[in-house]
Amino acid sequence: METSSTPTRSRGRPAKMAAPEAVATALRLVDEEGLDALTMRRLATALGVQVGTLYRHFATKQDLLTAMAEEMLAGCADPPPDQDTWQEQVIELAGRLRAALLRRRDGARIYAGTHAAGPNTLAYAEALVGVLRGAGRSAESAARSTLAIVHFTLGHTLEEQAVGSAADGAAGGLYAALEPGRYPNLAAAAATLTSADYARHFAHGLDLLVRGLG
Amino acid sequence: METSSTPTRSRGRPAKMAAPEAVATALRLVDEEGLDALTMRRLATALGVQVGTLYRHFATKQDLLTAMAEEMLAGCADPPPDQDTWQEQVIELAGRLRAALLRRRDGARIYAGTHAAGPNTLAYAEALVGVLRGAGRSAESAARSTLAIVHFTLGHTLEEQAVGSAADGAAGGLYAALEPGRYPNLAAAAATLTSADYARHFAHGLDLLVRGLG
DNA sequence: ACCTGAACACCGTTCAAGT
DNA sequence: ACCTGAACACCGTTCAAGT
Repeated sequence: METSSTPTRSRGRPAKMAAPEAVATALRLVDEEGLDALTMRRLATALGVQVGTLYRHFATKQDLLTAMAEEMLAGCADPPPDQDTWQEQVIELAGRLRAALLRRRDGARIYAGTHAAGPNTLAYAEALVGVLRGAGRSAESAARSTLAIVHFTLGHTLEEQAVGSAADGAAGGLYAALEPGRYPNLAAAAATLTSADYARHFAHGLDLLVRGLG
Repeated sequence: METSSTPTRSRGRPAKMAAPEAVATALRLVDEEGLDALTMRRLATALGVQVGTLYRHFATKQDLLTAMAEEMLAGCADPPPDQDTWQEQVIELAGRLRAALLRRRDGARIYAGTHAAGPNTLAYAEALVGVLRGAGRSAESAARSTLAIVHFTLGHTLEEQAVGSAADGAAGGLYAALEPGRYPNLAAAAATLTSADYARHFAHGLDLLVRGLG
């Protein structure tokens, strides 16, 4: 996975294209047109290169997406959270992950569709496990809780970005189904369920997890 | 969205293809070959029909996927959970959602990529909100907690199915990064983080959420 | 060593024309 | 009313050949 071996001091033709530049350009294309519009051909055109050239740097499109996912987490782990309590530090780190995914269009979809295991991802997991172990939990408990926090954050952000971009009438579908007397609980909850106040939704879920840890 | 209007008592040619049958066949194809192998052309071939015919029943491939997502949740809401405590009922319902997504190959990816708002999805949300309201929570709190539970379940199951199918060396990547003295917390947590005991991971996250609600 | 050019085997979607 | 046949405008990936 990841990029191919770094070609330091090549003797032949000077490289026309560099992998980090390709990743940055790919992320820019996604920001502008969305993930579905990112194709190897369009990326090649944006880089002023032939399609086949991309395959010297990324064996597959999936590898390109993995490099993009890894890049999105740059700076997520440092500076280390310096809040007074471990609870606040967990909330800080989870918030950074959400922010990193939200920063780019379709960021959560990119991250969920890959298995980044580069230095940014590892440093982030290291920090989160570290905060929990520092709070006195066993390595096993810290590991499981890290997974729970990351999975909640990913699921939440996936939904947040999907609704934000598509506007495909999911809320409309909900309201449409509520005319009769069916779904009384959904009727009572509809205002909250369809509200766009994702920051509060996120804070609520995180609060549940952190209190559960308490 | 969803399927087109039901053609009851059509006067012209008898229909060669029915939407529910198409959804069932599409889910079977995904089970056999994976979501990436599901194309409109292959589905048409499996149904003994031309590609264009599919577009009388589903305006886009996305609509087909939405119908598949909705179908996957059939039976998820009933029978109503009958455990003694609301905590156990929440765990039961979350477990049913996970099981429904796991039942089909790439089920979580299908569900996460769509916005199903059909009767199965609505009945499931109705049940979960109902259990929380029955536990004495406000409609708003019940709504937010439902979102947290569903998003955690989706994020968890997405990861569970992705690792299960691809085996692309995410665990290998983790272990590979641990040789030096870097990532000491990951080194301590690695055995748990890379374990395939997803049922326990899921139970742990759910326990945090439920205790947070307590 | 690195890139070009061209091909292979596909896609989702549309639509005139048939029955 | 419903389906066929054929096309349009693309895809990801591979690989000989050029420089």
